[in-house]
Amino acid sequence: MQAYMEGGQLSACLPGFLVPDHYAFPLPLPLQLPSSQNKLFQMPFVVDQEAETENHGGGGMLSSDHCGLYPLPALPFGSCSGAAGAATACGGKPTAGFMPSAIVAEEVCTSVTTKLGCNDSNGTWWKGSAATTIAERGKMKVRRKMREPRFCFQTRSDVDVLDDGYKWRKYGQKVVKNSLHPRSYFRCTHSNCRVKKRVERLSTDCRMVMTTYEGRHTHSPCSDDASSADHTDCFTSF
DNA sequence: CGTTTTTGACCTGCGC
DNA sequence: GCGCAGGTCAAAAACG
Repeated sequence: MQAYMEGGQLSACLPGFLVPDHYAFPLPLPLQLPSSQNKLFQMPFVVDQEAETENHGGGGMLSSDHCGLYPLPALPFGSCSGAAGAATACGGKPTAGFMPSAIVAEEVCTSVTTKLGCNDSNGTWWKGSAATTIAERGKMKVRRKMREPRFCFQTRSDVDVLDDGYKWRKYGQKVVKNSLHPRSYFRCTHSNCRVKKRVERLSTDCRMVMTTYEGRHTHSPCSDDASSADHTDCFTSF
């Protein structure tokens, strides 16, 4: 297992893998498993950027056979006293066949950057602007090096896009080198939420779906359950 | 008709 | 500087 500690921050954000029973945290919705499965995960693996790319590309270090279960790590999400509520908000409806089998915490402590025009009250920051100047793009170039907190995990699923309670809009698809399957790019449709996710199937095992989240949600999950609105303040992570 | 998906083009970072 | 690969944009198509 290879440690990924860009900036040497990882340990600070992942203090340990053992989680007390009373420990509550805003588990990413896809990871909120029903009942007894709720806190069982495959050993988290951490990779560096290149390794991650390799992994995505099918030369990965992960094996679907590596399915040992370990206590859930302290995930790098903001503390949330309403984690249980968040679990409720997701509707307790994990995608059929969904079983998280690996999890990656990656660059969890980088500062959140503000992309040009992304924070306006008009909403559609992701649409970009025809008025964006060359100079502005230059700034973006600089800022692009500052990445969002990222978090990825593998699941064995028949469907590519897992229902994690949030509403996503697909904005791109790309064939990745050394991968048999295209990578899809999604953005959270919430007006001021900048979270993105990438989804792709592993070429080594087409049943395995690698999902990478980037950024943190600034809102509660989209849910038919009206009560989810009550969690707006507490659910600030995936 | 509004929203979402598709998809080719374009931009950026990086290695050589 | 050049080429490659990943990521994003945006117009058109598809969908509900």
